[in-house]
Amino acid sequence: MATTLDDVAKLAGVSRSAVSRTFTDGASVSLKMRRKVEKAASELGYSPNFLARSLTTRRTKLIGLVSDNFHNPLFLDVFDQFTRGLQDRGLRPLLVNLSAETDAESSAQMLRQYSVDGVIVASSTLPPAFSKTFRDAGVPVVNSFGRYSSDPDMHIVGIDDIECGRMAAHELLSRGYTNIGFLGGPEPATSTQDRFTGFQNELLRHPQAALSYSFAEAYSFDAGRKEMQRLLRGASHSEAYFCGDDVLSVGALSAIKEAGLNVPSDIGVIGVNDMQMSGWQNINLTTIRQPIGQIISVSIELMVSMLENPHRSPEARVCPCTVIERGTLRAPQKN
Amino acid sequence: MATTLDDVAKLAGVSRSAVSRTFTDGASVSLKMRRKVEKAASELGYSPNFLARSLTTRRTKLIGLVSDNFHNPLFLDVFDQFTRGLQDRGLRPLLVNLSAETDAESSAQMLRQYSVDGVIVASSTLPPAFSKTFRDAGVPVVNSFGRYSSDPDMHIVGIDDIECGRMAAHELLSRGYTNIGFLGGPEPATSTQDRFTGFQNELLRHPQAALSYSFAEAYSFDAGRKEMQRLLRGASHSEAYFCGDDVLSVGALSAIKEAGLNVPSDIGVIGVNDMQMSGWQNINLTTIRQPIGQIISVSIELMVSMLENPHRSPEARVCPCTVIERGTLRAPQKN
DNA sequence: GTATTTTTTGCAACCGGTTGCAAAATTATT
DNA sequence: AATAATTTTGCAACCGGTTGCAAAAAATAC
Repeated sequence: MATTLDDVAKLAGVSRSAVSRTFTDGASVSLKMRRKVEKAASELGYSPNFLARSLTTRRTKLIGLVSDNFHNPLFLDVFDQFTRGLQDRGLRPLLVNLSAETDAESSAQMLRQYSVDGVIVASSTLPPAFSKTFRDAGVPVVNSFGRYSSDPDMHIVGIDDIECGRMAAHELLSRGYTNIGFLGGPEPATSTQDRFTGFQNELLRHPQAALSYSFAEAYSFDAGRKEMQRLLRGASHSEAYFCGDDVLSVGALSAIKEAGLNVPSDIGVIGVNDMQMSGWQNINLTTIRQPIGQIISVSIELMVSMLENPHRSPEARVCPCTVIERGTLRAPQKN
Repeated sequence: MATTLDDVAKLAGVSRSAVSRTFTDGASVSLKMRRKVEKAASELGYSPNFLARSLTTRRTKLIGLVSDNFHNPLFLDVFDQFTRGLQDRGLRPLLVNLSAETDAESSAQMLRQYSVDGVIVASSTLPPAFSKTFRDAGVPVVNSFGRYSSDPDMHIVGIDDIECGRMAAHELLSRGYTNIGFLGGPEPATSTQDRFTGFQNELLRHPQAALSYSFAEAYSFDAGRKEMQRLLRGASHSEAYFCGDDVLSVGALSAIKEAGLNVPSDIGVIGVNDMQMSGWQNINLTTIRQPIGQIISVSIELMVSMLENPHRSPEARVCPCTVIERGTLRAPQKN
């Protein structure tokens, strides 16, 4: 059906190797030969079959892009930027949706069967074991949005969640809140744990501040809303909350408004992520921005460098978060 | 590096064909042989290389998933469902982000170079020419979210935008609005055109209703907000608006609230899509649901059937929209 | 113009599988 | 037990490319 190397060689009246060489850069071909081959090739509309090529070159330029997070709006941007970034470098994302039902082990095997050159795991919730499967099989892997470690056993790019928690606490304290709440994401998630640790540590340095905490069931609108409703029904609620992420925050905001309370005059809220929507004027959420653009470009950079040197030793790269001031916390207090 | 067919054959003391056959279903292998091979294979951790296999079988099980819509929140669900659906059938999505900068022609060529078994174009804005490239190259293609045609020249799955416009008009009329506005998406988009056509046609049947219309610059929050601000600054605005889509609607709602007006008592709004967020209680948008689950499963079904019979003649499948009643239109009027 | 060096080209083997065909082994028939 | 029918197996060619090597051609040196 499709035209092959042989067709072109025959038409141009040259050897197979000759046409192969005109299509592999760095190969030795005379100008005259190249012209001849290119003419025949364009006449037949030929372009080389990557898969056949990969058999000998051992490079597919396929990158497994694995995620289990297809519900957080933030991830639409993540996919957008990952796919663009990979494409720009001539790499092709093979998307794997590791939702609850799909078996991690078989997905890993499948990626190996497709001989992917590398794997990017974009998730803060997938267990490290999954990524390690590839590392152990000698496939370059980088874990984006993974948990920071000072002694990483594989490449990790992400934020420092402890620092992130600390920043949130600092921000709330600087605005004079003293009765402070932590409305975390799912309790078992390491991101939740780390953010809580940082948050708590910072508050402990300020004895005037009182901390209460609870956890939502998921990183979702409904969970945030439900948990905030529960808190508001209680005897007393905090003056301000650090919420697990932005979707959770929006859920919480919805509960607050519905209870007839005002933000930020009655209750303050600060989130994490800075998804698109958080900047919309009708939401206008003060939040801690996760620099996803940077995380992604660093991840890709790291991947590219591993493709050249697969035994590069594991690195953890931390990207800095920044507070984005909008309308859900009261103004900083002078003191 | 990786273990191959030969390794297994050698260890098991059988021919290469024997091991190949144990891994291709439908092949003739005795039980004894199969056991022997499987033992050797599992000992070496062997599994066949799909790419090498594809060379002879001419099936890669790779499906190009092409989109240019990485900003509409609706599409996160779309990707989620497409990837799951394809995975469930043993197919692998090769994601292509056809954003403004990337060249459609070269993306098409790349998909051919990877010998994808088929291409799903998930976009209502990509020109049909792109899809036709594949059809002409003999690659099965289905255009999801494409424009309905009664005489399609390729497979199309989507909604009937004209009917959608008609439904919106009907809905507004049934609630007694007479001064009605169309706040469309980008004017050149066929979806905008069709929805407007349907909307207008229905209104023409009700001479008591007055129609005014305008178009936003994009399907985005900002564009919706900006256009609604402009409308509200004008001498008089309509009683209710049919907005191009949900994000646009949310932008419009934001402008309305900011102007101190109330929804639905001062202005009504109805959108299209029913993205997740539209159901959030703090948005609570009345909208016309686009049945994306159905669109996707039909698309995949169609793709699978084309893989078996590539010359299946083109079909346009229309999935029905439904009105989702929430809080941005006033109650139906009895008459 | 010949000898030497460098570049270009083709041959043939290989990448990791599959598959048509004929021989070998098994099972069924008489 | 001998023969026929069926199933299983291995051989070898092929899928569409790449690449080491040696021969051929071109360029350079003398």
